[in-house]
Formats: sequence, structure tokens, C-alpha cells
Amino acid sequence: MSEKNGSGIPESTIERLPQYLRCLIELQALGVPLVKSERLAALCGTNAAQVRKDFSYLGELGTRGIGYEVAALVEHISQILGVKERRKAAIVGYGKLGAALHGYPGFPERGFEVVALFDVDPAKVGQVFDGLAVHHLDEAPKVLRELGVEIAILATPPHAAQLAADAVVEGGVKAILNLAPTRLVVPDDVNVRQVCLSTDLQILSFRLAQQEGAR
Amino acid sequence: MSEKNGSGIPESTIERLPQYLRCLIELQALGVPLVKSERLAALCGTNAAQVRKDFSYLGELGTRGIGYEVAALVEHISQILGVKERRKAAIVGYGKLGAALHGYPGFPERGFEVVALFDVDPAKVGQVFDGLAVHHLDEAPKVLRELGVEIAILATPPHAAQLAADAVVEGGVKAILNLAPTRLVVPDDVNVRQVCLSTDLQILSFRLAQQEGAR
DNA sequence: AGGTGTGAATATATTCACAGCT
DNA sequence: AGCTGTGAATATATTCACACCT
Repeated sequence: MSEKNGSGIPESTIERLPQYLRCLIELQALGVPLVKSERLAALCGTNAAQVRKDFSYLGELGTRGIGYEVAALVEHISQILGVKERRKAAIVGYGKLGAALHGYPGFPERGFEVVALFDVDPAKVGQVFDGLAVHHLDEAPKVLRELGVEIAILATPPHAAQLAADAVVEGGVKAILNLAPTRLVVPDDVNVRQVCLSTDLQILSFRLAQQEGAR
Repeated sequence: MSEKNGSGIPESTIERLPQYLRCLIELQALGVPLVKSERLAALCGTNAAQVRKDFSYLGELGTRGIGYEVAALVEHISQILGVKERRKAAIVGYGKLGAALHGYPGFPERGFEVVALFDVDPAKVGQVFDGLAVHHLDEAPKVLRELGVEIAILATPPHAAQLAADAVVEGGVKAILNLAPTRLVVPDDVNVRQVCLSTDLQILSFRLAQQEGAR
């Protein structure tokens, strides 16, 4: 009775879908019409069995003896990831990091459009960057709702992240990408993904320490 | 004969250690001398059994009936993560994102010191930011070795990431944090961690799509 | 009594190996 | 013949439940 994840697709598979999608789009750009699990695995840094197993959860997408049609896969995975239509995002915390994310080309390329900016610093509020005005965080609930923003990207200092989260949740946002090193408390129906660069550095540090020890 | 990970500590535990460490340091700052698994779990967003199991891999660090000594845990986890001494890092790709990372306070706070910057843009090479000159990527092998840099943070455009990786590997770097959405090919003894913000957004998008579908 | 440490039970993920289409 | 799709086997991770120490 393992309900897994809502759809019958395991979490670990979901986490690999964006990766597959990226590689498939590259293949498509190269004009490659068909790909077999082995080749795709090589591109993504996994193995063929993993690819086939993952895809099997999405349905029978391949043709035995032939391989997978690239275009069909792109279509199907985009569908599952819900990125066939553009999704609106807001950036909360417009310091250096927030500004960098605002200009990040990977977002629009993958269907995410930044439509609002927020900060609490009076020196920033009201300023316009690349056509978007910075609103005060207090405005967030109203503005987010009006614009129909679905995703909030938090790039605030650690202590401000929870406040920012509360504001965007009040604005009806159901998905948060948190770049501050702070565990957020949010209602059950709000999805949070935590990105912590220091954490990643510490894990790398562990591996370095391992190597040093082994030497 | 499962050799796990070199030390006997499972990967999944390692990935949680930085989280624990952060919370423990906060407790320490609050002057809390002792913590029990339940409380720490609440702070970190896990459960008590997980905390105890994780810590059991590090040795017998707690006292039955009492709990864990915060200071001892901080010491021990820092030791294991290899963050007791400062580690030197370099940033490759000094665009907006690179610059934002350069100023990121979380790095020095956790013992990571940015000591070199690289780019290929002639307009940036030679400029000085916060006391550090931007070197040309071609200089990287030499400069990294001279400074004893252990970690490279790649913040280049996607197509330049592999080139950057090759250069830092030549400079003796054994740990790479890659913020470009590109799978890197590196020698076996080089550790890579991939951070892809678009990937995270896509996973959030999947969850949104799930919720929409369920409604 | 109150907490840790841990074997056993369960759940999840990956890999293998081969039957089944084309 | 070739490559997918998948049950079975294995490996890894999480959770349970209780013995064991203070």
C-alpha cells in the first residue's frame, strides 16, 4: 500500500527527470530523433538500467529493438514536470544573490519567469531592475496574488527567511526555493526545497578529509 | 562486505551532518549545553530515531538518560567534515552569480575562504574586487597550486564549465562545486557536487502540477 | 524515569538478467 | 539481432521497539 508520491513515480526518479530533460533537449537541438537508454545514460552520468526503470514509471515510451523517440520523451517529461506552460516566480531578497538570480538565463529557458521582486531595504524598494520594480515585502501577499505567482525564490539573509516565507505563503504561493540556510516552517501544502551552498561545500570538505586520511 | 563510503558512515548520514552542525552551533550560541535527540530532530526537521542512528555511526557520543553534549558534538562533527581548519576556495566565472558568491557571508562563517577569482572576459581580468584580483582562467593551474586551493566553485555559463573544470583539475583541485547546469567529466579522484537551481524549480513545478491534478 | 544505542523490521532505491516486442 | 520493460535480487535508508546505561 505504498502510496509513494501521489503519482506512482518514485521521488528518486522525479529528481532525475530534469536531468534527463536537459540532455534530451540538447539531443533534440542536435537533430537526433532517437536515443537508446545506454546513450542517454552516458550523457546523464547514470546507467542504462536506471534510465529504463525510470522511464518505465512514466509509461511505455520506448520501442523494443529501437530506442526512445527524443521528441516524445521531451513532451512527456515536460508534461509530468508541469513545465509545458510558463510558471511565474518571484524573488524575495534583492541583494547580490537575488539580483544574480534575476538575471539567470536558465530560468526563462526552462519556462520560469521572474515577475516580481521584494525586499525590505528602503534603499532598494521602488528601484527598477530590468523592468521590474522592487516591492516592499509587506506588499508581497497582495502582489503575489494579483500576479498569480506560484513559486517564490528566497535569497534573504538567514534570519529574514522565515518572515519572507510567511509573507509568500500568505500570498498563496505553494512552492518555495530557499537559498537561505534556514529551516522554514510552512503549512503542509507548501513545498520547500532547500539549497544550501555551505552544506555542499562541507560535504566536499568531508570527501577531501577522507582522501587526506587515506593517503 | 559493504564498504559504504570509506569511513563506515553512510552517505545519507553525511548529507545530514552539515544540517546538524548548523543547529548545534546555534544551540551553542544560545548557551545550551545539552540536547536530546528529540529536540535536535525538531530543529533539523527529522525525527529522533534518525538523529540517534546518524550519531551512532560517529561513535557513542551521548549519555543515556541525559542526552548529547552540544560542544562535544560540534567538535566531533566538525572533525569528521574536515572543517576544523579553514579551507581555501576559488571562484571561477565572475559574472553576477560569481560576484554574489564572493560576498556570501556563509562561506567564511563555515570555514571556507575565497582566495582567488578567475574569468576569461578581458574586461574583468585584472580588476580587483574586495581585495582580490580576477585572474585569467589560463593562469588557474599555476595560481591554484601556488595558493594551495582545495575547492573550486564554478559559476560560468554552461558551455564554459567543462573548460573551467579542466583548468582547476590541472591546478590540483580535488573538489568542485558546479553551479552551471552541465555534467562535468573529471578524473575519479575529483569530487563534484552539482547544484542546479533550474532542476530544483522543475521539481517544485512537478509538485505544483501534482496538487493541481489532485484538486 | 528518562534518555541513548542498536538489532530487527520495513521501506525505498538500484542493479541484474532475461522475457518479450519489433 | 537489438533494445526495451520488468520481475527478482541486492543494496541502502528509515523507522520501530526495546535492551541498556545513568
